[in-house]
Amino acid sequence: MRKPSSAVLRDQVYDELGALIRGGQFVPGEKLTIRNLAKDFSMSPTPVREALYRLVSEGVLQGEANRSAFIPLLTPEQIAELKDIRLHIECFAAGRAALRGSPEIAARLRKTSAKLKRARAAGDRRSDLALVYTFQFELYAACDMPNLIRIINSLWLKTGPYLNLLFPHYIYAVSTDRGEWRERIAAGVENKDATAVAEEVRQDIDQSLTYIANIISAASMLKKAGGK
Amino acid sequence: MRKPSSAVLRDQVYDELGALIRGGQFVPGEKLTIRNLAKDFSMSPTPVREALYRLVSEGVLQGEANRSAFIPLLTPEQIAELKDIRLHIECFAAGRAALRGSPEIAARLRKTSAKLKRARAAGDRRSDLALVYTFQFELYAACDMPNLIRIINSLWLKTGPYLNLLFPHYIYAVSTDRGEWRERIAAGVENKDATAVAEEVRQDIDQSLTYIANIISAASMLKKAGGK
DNA sequence: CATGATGATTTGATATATCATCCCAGAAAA
DNA sequence: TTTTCTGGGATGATATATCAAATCATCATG
Repeated sequence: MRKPSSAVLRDQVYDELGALIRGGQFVPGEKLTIRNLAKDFSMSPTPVREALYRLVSEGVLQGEANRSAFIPLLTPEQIAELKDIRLHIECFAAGRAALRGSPEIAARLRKTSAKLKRARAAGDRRSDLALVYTFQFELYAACDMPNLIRIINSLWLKTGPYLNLLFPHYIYAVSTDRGEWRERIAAGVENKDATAVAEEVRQDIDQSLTYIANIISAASMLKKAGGK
Repeated sequence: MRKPSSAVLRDQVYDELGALIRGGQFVPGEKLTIRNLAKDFSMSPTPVREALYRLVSEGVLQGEANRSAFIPLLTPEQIAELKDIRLHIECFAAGRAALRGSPEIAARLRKTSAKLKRARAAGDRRSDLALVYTFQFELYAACDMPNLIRIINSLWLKTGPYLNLLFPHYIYAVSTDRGEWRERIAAGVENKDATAVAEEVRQDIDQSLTYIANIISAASMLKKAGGK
């Protein structure tokens, strides 16, 4: 029961690559070549190249002229930039969403959150990340601001390849530190409590991306020390 | 003395179309066909289609499946959404830029502002709009946040086709209402006064897009009243 | 006069062809 | 052993070919 998402091949490729990227299925630095992907997707290179071009133009992938596109290797500073932007934009979106909240939306969020908990308990990392995405965008969708959603989507794609770094330690720590924070978001959506919802989102973005930036900089220090 | 911007044809097309759109050279509703543009740019349809796809994917152009892309006809509500987003993001960027300001950047802004005044006095609408863009992005560039710049760029493309509506009345009224507000921005960049700079940007976006939304809704009322 | 059918043309999407550049393995030279 | 050179394969960008869907003008029909 899969949605074709679009009859247009290039959009299918974009969507599928996007899901893979958000799900952390690509490792930073990994190269994506047109012909390989075309073979994987069983189509001609044309639609693939268009989808790749779109991702490069959004800054999700990196690609110099006449070279293959690849998942960017972000520095801690670049992660920090993305964190700042995401904090500013997503807290805004979260607040707006809360103001337009409803019991129906809260119910949907709770349902997704329950699914997420099951996937997490089962150790199903792929579903986990997919449901994290679903939850957050079900929230943001309440804003009814398509342009904003598009912007946030693109931002998530940029951090996607690094979300794997949150497993397993950070993911575990969050449940003790912030507990049932998604439930608090659902409650905030019910009560139209913009401040509370925005604050939960703020903490999530701030903590997770700070954690990722720390890991990256620790890794780069180790690499330097290790030499070769 | 023109910069080729990119050796890649699709990027050239994107940049040139972007400049035309930001300069209000297309009228809302106008259709852009691949083959026509390819002829205009003297190239094959391939790079043109890729540039158009990029613009459609950003939401700058509208395009249903298997139909030509066209400049969207925005409703007052959609303008209001763009206004909300631009207010939120660009005030953020303006504040950040001010904090990282310097006399050099202020000098550059003043230079651009002077050029803008000359173009405006001469009634050169195309240069006018181009310099409005230059000024604002010279400001935002001071943030040193490439991802943010990209987002703002895309937002400007979306409002670009409507900037013509600001001429001549609004443009004239601003100079009496807000006077030398670009000079105040330059001064704020010199003093690293984030609040002042953000406030000037806020007023500019708020007033201009409110004005545009009003014109659009007035026009649609007239159309309805006028009948067929 | 309004409406619906129809066929030619336009147009976008995809596949394929072509070309220049890049990349890399392996040979030749230091 | 290391470095430099070189040629073939890989790869991206663009042009072209092909096809299906959409558009439009025309004409027939009510």
